[in-house]
Amino acid sequence: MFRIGDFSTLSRISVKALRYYDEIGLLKPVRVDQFTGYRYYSADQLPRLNYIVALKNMGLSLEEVSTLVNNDISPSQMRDIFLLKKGELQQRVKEEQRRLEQVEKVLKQIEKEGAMPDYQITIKDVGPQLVASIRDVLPNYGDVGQLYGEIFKYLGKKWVFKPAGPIMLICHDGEYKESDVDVEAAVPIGKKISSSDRVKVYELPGLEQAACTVYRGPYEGISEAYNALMAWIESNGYQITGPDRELYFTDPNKVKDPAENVTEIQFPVKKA
Amino acid sequence: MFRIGDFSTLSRISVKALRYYDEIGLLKPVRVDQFTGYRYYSADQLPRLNYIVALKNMGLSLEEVSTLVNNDISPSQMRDIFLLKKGELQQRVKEEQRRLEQVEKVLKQIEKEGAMPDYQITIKDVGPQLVASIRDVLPNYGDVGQLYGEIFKYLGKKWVFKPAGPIMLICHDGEYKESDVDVEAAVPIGKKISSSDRVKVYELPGLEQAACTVYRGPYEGISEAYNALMAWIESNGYQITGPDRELYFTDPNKVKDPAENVTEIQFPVKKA
DNA sequence: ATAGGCTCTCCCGTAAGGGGAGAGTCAATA
DNA sequence: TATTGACTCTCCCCTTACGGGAGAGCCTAT
Repeated sequence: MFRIGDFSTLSRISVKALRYYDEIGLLKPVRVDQFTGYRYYSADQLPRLNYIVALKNMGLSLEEVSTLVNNDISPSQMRDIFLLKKGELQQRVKEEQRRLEQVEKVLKQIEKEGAMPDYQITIKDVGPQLVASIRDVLPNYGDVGQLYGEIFKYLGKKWVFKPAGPIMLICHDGEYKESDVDVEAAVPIGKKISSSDRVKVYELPGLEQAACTVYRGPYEGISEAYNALMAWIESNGYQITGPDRELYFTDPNKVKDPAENVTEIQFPVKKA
Repeated sequence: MFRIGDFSTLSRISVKALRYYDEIGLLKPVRVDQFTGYRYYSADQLPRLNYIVALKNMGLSLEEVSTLVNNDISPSQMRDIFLLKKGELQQRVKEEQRRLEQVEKVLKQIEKEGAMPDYQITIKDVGPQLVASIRDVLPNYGDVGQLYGEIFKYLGKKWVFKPAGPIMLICHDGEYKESDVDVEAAVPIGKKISSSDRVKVYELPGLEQAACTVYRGPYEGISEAYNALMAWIESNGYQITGPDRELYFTDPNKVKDPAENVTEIQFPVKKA
């Protein structure tokens, strides 16, 4: 029978940790004095503690360790837990490596240019989104407003009155065009409704990597943002992998000064 | 000027996070209504927020992000911060990979044997420790007690009365011997004192990887633990890289029942 | 008897917010 | 104009796995 301090030096686990393990029921002392509250441990408990520490060092949370240690658990359940953990760890390794790469890139940038890159342009992960959309070929960009009008009219008939996010425009033209543009107006919605001949309701797939920039100003000047974004994509070794999207954060009909308009451009990309 | 909710959808940062960034001074809204407390953000703040998010995604803490974003910082200071971060990240990647390996090993074990390995034996990292020691060749193991007597006598003369940890025995024989054993008795101490002819005071180096097991019982039966440990080391693909150590957690002179003795054996190892 | 070392419980703190309560605000509608 | 519904505010507690410290009690050796 050891007092907690001795058991601590013996196991190289801090007294605080031992008390905590007691508290959460992970390792109860073999005896607790009824009057003084002193914890007494036995050497028999060392293997269990070793087991606990080993599991912890594999990255399991104490809760997971508890289920493994406390409940009698079948080997197949064990396997499941460890398989899950394996997946998590692989994810984490990838994540950390990605971060490391980014940091290294920034370091190189600093060495070369003596400053940070500006973060007007970022790579984001855009989630999927349920939308109601109309795709059409229009004589010019000014006509897209009508498409939104049609969509909102349809949504109104379906008792949906507010979009679930900023309205989007998907530009299906591979190259820049001024006229006869193939565009898709899409309005995010919260719950599934039926499609019509004209309005399609579906889940717009997410973009794993999207090069994004936010443009503020009147719509006429947006090509400037496009140019900057395209240049960035090329010079950073990315490739465009699909149609780009514009997100309108401000409603052009409501904002007083067109210079206040806020638009985001997203290009799906991958590293070349 | 956007209210917090709009700015949140616009930046894809949660309202809670935005309020938190306000609280810690990372991103203050451009205006806070004096009467209602409503926060108002401007689109101008998006690049700054993007920058913040980008740094965060590289694994920097918000405190680090703050120093990078708030204070005007020189490129060389930046470089230092990122270099530090790079080191940390490399460390973390290694750490996670090690865990992943361990989990994979356990999984294999479960597939093959249908059960967990028992954790009587573990790999630990033992830190360095300042010790006072005597190394000598003794006719047999029973005589080591005298060495400790000598050490404690010397320590007493230097006004050191309590060891800073469990006393150790380092077995310098490469192989197992019963007689004429080359051993070193070592007593951990807390502060540096001078050596004598007989007693050497020095920092015993740590062991990066030590295969350890705890043996309970009378000293005569310890070879059983040795056998188990050696077998484990071999069958797990490790190699012994130096002299092993025994740590006596219980004082043989004080414990009533010799079956209560607790000894740990540590073998420095590396993966073959 | 006392001193010094252990141990106890309780409370606060960590990083980066998430969840929710209760109260106040804003904008559009009936 | 009144109301409704959506939005926002602050405040408080919760998360992990303990660490630090306060104040009080306990154990043992001199």
